[in-house]
Amino acid sequence: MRWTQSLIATLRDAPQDAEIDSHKLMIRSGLIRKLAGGLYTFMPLGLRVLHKIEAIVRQEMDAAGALEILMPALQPAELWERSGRYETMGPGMFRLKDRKDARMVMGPTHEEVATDLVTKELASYRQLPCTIYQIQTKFRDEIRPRFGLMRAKEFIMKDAYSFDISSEAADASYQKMYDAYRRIFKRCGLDARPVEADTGDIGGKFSHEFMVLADSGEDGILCCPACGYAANQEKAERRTVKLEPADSPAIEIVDTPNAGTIAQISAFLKAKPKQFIKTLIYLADAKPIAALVPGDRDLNEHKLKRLLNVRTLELAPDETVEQVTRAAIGFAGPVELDIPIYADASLEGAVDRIAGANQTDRHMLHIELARDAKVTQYADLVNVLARDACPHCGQPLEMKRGIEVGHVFKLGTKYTQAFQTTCLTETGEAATLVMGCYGIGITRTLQAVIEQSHDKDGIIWPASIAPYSVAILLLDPADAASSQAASQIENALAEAGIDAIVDDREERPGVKFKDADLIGFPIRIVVGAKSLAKGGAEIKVRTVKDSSLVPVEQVPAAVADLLAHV
RNA sequence: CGGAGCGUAGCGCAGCCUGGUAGCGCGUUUGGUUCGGGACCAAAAGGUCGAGGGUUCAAAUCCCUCCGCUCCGACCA
Repeated sequence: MRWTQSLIATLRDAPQDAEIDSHKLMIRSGLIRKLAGGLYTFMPLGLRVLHKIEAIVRQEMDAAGALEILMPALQPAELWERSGRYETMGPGMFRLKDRKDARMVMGPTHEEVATDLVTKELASYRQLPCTIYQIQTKFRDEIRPRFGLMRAKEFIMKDAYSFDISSEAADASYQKMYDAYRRIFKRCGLDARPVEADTGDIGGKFSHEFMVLADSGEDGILCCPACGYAANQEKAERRTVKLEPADSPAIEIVDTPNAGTIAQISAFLKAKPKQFIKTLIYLADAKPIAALVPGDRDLNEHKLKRLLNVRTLELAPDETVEQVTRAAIGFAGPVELDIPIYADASLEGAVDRIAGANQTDRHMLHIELARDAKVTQYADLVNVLARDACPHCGQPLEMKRGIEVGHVFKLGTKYTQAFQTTCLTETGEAATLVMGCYGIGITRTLQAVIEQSHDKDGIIWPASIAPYSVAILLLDPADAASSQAASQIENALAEAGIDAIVDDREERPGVKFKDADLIGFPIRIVVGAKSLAKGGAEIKVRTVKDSSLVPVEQVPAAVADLLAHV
């Protein structure tokens, strides 16, 4: 391929709306162009990378026994009503009507369509296990698209769905996908580690996310250096230590004018934040409940939502809080509160604590939770932080940031029950199928590779997914001998199955070097009058400083050798 | 939706406070000199100053409304 024929436009400056390195580099190197917020066009170079990632995914999926299909992106709303997600997905789903006024959705994911398909197609245990997958564009009306391809309104996902006759068989299917995912990310040159995760709206009992460690990642990950435990902060369990029994003096109510936040009150009362009981009022399926956490801790809404098993959970609006507590915002407390109260496990047996008095500008001292409040249930409700004890081995945890590139779920029968997906067993009984679902954000993976693999000069592509494995810089395009040598190398590489691009632009060498580094081709071959005079072409690996001079006819062999090692 | 900020040439920016001919760098086109790590000279093209309304003799600049984009939070591959 000739550079002058391939619509490559590199930029010296990044657009001001690009924030993180990978996003800037994708724009600068001309991989993608923005159409609107969260919507991007893949330019020829970017598309080549995308195709290479997809090829790896297909190989590994096929090797794991999954069958590729292609489902419609446009789907009838009725399917989503059957699973109950038409409601729970909320405004995150693009909804529209056709000309007959039938309600449709643009598929954000395909559990419903896949389950419907299998319900109709499979009848016997002999056809199981069955795992289907597709690579397709998904649509999500993200609240806030960001960081280029990281969170887009339209993105490409590989989604797979497994169906099994039993829970044990489903576990085996899950394990197969889990293993395939490890291989896929490894082949893409990514260091992606599996961590325990929250299942969220997809549902199910168990899941792992594949996380790429990066400071720009949107998720917090707790890792135990001692035993290897790793979990998303949404999911990470807290190990709580039982409190020693102690007596608490009688409750005392004190004036705390205008001190509605923990920071203000702790300064005012000269007490540590951990002595406070933070009382948060939530609407769980529109009904008010209270959640109690220590003053120095943040509530984890995912944990609360899982505990309550509700469809919606949101912080109550100010009016509701004032109505429930009969006081201004900031003075809520657990004593004489007439709504269900859920308290963090670390508060079980808490004595001599401080909380709002449910009276404006007043707090209560010496609260003994068991004595003074009606706690409905104690449970793990707070975010785990760095230096907390590992739930498995008790050693201090570390906190890292990660980009979620894949997610595997054990769904159980959530969807197959709703769709009455059954097969006949060996004994002739109808059994509800056990399901798993598995996603890889293809476009996000592409960007995650860049985020994890770049330097000050540009992208450093792993050879497996580079837009071209080799860039041949033709420094003297007007010189017949140079031009001929470049073509000779290009053709020989093509015969060896190695893709290369020839920079045949009438540009000064410096420009070509800069662009080659920016785009990040794994191997660079320089051909010019000067190199030919010295006896051949110069071969250089992107990450290595020095180059080596190789006679033109020996270049393909040398390149093949290098590619095997980068 | 809550909080913060930004919209001026393809990209990066100045001009706005204090109203008066729309500018700079990069990129693009043409000609020339250069030519191994983003060259130089000369000429040129390229603008509804996000949109609408208002104030004014006069608005990129002041006022109002709307739209778009980005960042922090809730959503997620």
